[in-house]
Amino acid sequence: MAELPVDPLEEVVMGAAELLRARGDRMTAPRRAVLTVLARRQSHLAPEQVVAAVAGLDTGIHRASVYRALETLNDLGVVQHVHLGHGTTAYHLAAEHRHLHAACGRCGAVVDLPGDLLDQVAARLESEAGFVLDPAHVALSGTCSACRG
Amino acid sequence: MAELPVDPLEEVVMGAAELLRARGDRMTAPRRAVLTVLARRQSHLAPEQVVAAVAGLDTGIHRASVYRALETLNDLGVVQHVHLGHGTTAYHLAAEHRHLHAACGRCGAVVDLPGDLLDQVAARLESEAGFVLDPAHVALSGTCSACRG
DNA sequence: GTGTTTGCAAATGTTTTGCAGTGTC
DNA sequence: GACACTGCAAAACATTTGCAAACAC
Repeated sequence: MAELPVDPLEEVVMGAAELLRARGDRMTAPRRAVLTVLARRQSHLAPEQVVAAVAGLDTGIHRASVYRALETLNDLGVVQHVHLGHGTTAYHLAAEHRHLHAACGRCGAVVDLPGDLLDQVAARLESEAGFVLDPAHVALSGTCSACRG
Repeated sequence: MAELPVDPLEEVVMGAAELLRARGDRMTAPRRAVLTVLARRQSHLAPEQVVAAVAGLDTGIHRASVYRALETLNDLGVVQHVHLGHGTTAYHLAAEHRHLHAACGRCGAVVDLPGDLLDQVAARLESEAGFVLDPAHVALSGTCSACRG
């Protein structure tokens, strides 16, 4: 098939490169590899999972560089992280990020939820406590339908 | 003042002891110390904070025993833990636990919220996704009023 | 060429585990 | 007196850091 339309990964990488250069930073192999991994797997990945996937892509990239790349790309806004409870953190591309998350405490499954689920709660929190909610930054916790016997 | 009414800590310890014995387990010095610490400070404490507070109470109690006590008492239902995001977990007595939490990503402050804040969301989650929410198990994330310059 | 970023290795910090001795019931 | 639980020390684990070499711009 002829591929005139832009490769989505290519687009992400080029966008990130531009943002990086605008800050005087650079697009490098580790950063490209992290973006590649996150673009391929649509799901949320723990840092160690990213490390493993990157290793399968380019043996030369060090663990520490993956951590540093995740942090840089997160600061840049290209990547976002979610706290899943139980101490684990997961990363994904910010572009995919128009939904909220719930994590099952029993099986660990992550359920995607409509992005507006907490809108009313956020409004109430802001007016009553002056607290500005970032609803996508933590996953709600509970038990998924499959795990309720 | 004469203290005929029961000491609240005493009550917690005795209740826990009973639950422990009912399982064939025992009330021990580390477990009593952890309950004492959590009963005194009303707030949510990270494991290492509990370790530190316990050390100030009884030098002989080992770090590992505090971790084990927290887990046991959590299984028992006497103590509960909340995930505050950013990898940190906090413990408190289950009895104090009729409220939800929000953590400020900037300063780390934990704000207590009304216990019914997520009731509508929980209902919607259950009917639409079959997901049973445990609203107190994770803290909502955002920015507190003091940190919004 | 300049200055950021990397790979490495070691440090860090928290939590877990195996085991022999201790103490609760 | 049994057996759960402890203290200890070491292991496991994830993440961070200092530094000289490498490479993006």
